[in-house]
Amino acid sequence: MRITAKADYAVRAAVELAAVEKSDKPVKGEYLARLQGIPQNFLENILTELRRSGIIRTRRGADGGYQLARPAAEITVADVLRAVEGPLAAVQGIRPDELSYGGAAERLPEVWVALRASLRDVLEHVTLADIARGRLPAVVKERTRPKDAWRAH
Amino acid sequence: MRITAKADYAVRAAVELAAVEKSDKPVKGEYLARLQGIPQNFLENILTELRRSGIIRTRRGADGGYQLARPAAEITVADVLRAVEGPLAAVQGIRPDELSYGGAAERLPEVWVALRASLRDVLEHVTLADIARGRLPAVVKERTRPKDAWRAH
DNA sequence: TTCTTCTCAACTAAAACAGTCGACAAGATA
DNA sequence: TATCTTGTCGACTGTTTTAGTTGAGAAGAA
Repeated sequence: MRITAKADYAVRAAVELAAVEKSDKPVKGEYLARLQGIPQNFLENILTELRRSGIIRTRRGADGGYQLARPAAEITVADVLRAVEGPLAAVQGIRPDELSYGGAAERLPEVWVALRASLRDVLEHVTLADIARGRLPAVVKERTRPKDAWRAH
Repeated sequence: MRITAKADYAVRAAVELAAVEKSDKPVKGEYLARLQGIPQNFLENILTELRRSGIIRTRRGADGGYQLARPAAEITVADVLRAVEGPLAAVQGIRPDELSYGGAAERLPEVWVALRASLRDVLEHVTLADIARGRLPAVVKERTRPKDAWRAH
């Protein structure tokens, strides 16, 4: 259940792009990397994957750089994560909807499917614009309200 | 966002133990491994970790084997996962409550905390007894009801 | 043409994953 | 006590994933 450096970097870079959405000028890789403290080469690899998934647009040459391909309010965190990591949840690399167990564990896949649904509940409802603007949706507020949510687990 | 073979095996074995809870006779590693189709040596390593975490009890010698240390209805899937994998959610190995970002991503940690809370919502409410008996709690039913929950993502 | 910036494939070191193996410890039984 | 059974523990191994780096090249702008 870990979020990799790559996934984390992808979201952070995308959020920075969301923050300058209106400016319409592409942002350079070097600047993005510096803003979030991410190794530049690694970040550019990641950004290329985001482009291939249609999340960002790029331009080369002087005045080149990266920008979002769609409005930041229409790109969710789930979109970004899927672009760089594939399916949100998998058991040994298999999607939870296509596995089956015998014996007493027969109903276990339902638990994994519920788990994935829980992830989607959050990740598909938070947009890049939400994070950049600092206005997080209700689904996040509700879940972070219990002070317990902030204690170690 | 993947569930490893180890985590999956741990839960499946624990559920099998829950299924024979009343019999009070320890179950042999070899039998457990055969029931769920898990490599025996690997499984016994995992079961030893579960014992060290106080989730199961073991006995050696003829008539030895494994059994739950507490009632199955009091052991959640989260307990088992934490025993073999550590914290439920982490970003680059760091717990979401103790990370901080600069720039536009400043509010991102809240999203990760909400994500973890979502996982806990499911995993801390499903017990081994629930799965073994085939009576899953409301939190699972609600989330698996939308037919959409079962489609690939 | 030259300067800038993204692109792409290849490469690498280290860690995590998914096991296997063998010697040993501890109970049960004869 | 000897022996059989079964769990315990540490070390070992092969593969995949993670987290990058590097370098040659393509595409624009000036």
